[in-house]
Amino acid sequence: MEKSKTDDTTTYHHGNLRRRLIEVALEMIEESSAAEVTLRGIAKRAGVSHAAPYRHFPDKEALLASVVREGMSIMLSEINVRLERVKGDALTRFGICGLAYIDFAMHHPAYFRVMFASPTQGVVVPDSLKPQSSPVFQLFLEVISECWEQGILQGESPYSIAISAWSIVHGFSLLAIDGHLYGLDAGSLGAMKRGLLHSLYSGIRGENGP
Amino acid sequence: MEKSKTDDTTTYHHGNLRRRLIEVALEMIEESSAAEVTLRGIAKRAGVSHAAPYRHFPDKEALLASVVREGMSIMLSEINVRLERVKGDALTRFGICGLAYIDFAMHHPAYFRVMFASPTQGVVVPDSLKPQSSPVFQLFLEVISECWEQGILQGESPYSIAISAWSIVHGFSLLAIDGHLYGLDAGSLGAMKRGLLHSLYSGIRGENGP
DNA sequence: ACCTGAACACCGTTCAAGT
DNA sequence: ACCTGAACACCGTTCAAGT
Repeated sequence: MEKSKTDDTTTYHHGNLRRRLIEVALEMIEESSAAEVTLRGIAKRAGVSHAAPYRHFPDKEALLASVVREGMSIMLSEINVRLERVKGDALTRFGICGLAYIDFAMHHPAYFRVMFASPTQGVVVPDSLKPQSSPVFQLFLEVISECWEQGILQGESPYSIAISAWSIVHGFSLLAIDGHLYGLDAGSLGAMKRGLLHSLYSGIRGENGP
Repeated sequence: MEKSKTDDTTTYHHGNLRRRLIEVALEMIEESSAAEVTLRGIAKRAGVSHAAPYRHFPDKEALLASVVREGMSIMLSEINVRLERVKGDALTRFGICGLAYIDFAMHHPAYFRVMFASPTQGVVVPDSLKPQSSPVFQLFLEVISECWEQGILQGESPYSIAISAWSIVHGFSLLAIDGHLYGLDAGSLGAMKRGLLHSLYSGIRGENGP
C-alpha cells in the first residue's frame, strides 16, 4: 500500500525527525510552561528514544533555539497579515504592529516566553536570535522610520523610538501574561492596550506640567 | 569560650537556618542565573544536608518566594533612598522612580528576573507577591496620583498611567539585562533611559501627526 | 525539635551496540 | 546514516532513623 501523504507519523524515521521534534516541542510548550518541557518528554511524544534527538541537535538548548526561530517567523507573519488587512497610513500601521505584538503574546503566552527568555546560562545567543536583529524588530523599525520621515513621530532617531515602543509593548505583554493585570475583563484589557499606545503617542504629561 | 557575635556560621543549627538559606540563595542567584540555582547547592553552601531545607520550607518554590519577598523590599528601599536624596516636585519624583526601577534591574539582573519570573508551573502566586500589590507598585501609584491630582500627568486614571509607566520601565529593563541593547556604551544607555521616560512624558507624536 | 543518609523517580547527556 | 538501551552524574522530594 502506498503511503498516505498525511501519514507522516511513520516517516520521521527517514529524515524528518528534526522537523517533527520542533513541532512536538512547540506543542508541548503551548500546553504547559516552557520550563516543564523536557527533552525526554519530547522524544517520547515523537515516538522515539530519549537519545534520538541528539542525532539532530547538539543539546536541548539548540532544539529550543530552533523553536524560537519558528516563533519569530510566526509572529512576523501574524503581524504582516494584519498590516495587509488594514492598509492604513504609517501611524495606523505603527499602532497595528504594537497591538499585534501584544496579541501574539497573549494568545501564545508560553511560546512568547521562550522566545524572549533570557539566555538560561552562559549560552551565547546568536545575534540573529535577538529581537533587535529579528525581522519583527526590523519591521518595527521600517514602519517607525516611515512615520519619522513624515514627521508623524518624533524622537532622536527611529531606533530610539523603536526602543521606547518595544519596551512598552514588551513590558505590557509580560505583565499581562504573567497575570499581573488580573481582575480585568476582556473589554478593559482592550481599552488598556489602546490607552497604552496612546500614552506612547501623546505622552502623559498634562498642560500644567513644566 | 563565649560565642562571637559575628560567628553565626555555627549558630544556624539552632534556629536561624531559615534565614541563612535565604541569604545563600540570594548570593547564588546573584552569582549565576536563577535557573541554575539548585536546592541541593544552597544546602551544601549553608553547610547542611540536602534534606535540611525541608524543615523550613515546604519546597524549593517556597524558598524562592521568600527570596522574592526580600528582593521586593530591597528594591523598595533603594527607590526610597533616592527619593529622599532628591526631594523634588512630584514629576521629578516620578522620574526618579522609573530610573531607580531600571537601575535596580541592571545592577541585580538575576535577582530582578527571579522577582518577576512567571509562575513556573501551576503554582499559585499569592497576590501579595504580584507587583500590582507590591509596595513598589503602591509607591508608583502614590507618586503618580500626586502628579495626576496636580494635573501634571494626564490619563484616564492614576492606575492606567501606572500600567503604562510600569510597562515601559519593565520592558526596557528586560531588554537591557537580556543583552538586547548590546553595543551601547554606558553613556548612550543613560541617554536612552532618559529618552525613554521623555517618550512616556511627552509622547512621540510629532506636530504633523493627526 | 532539628538534622542525616539512603532511596525514589526524574533530568540531560554520552556511548557502545544494533539495523 | 540513524536509532536504541544502558549508564553516568545530576535534580527535587520523601522518610525512617539518629541526636
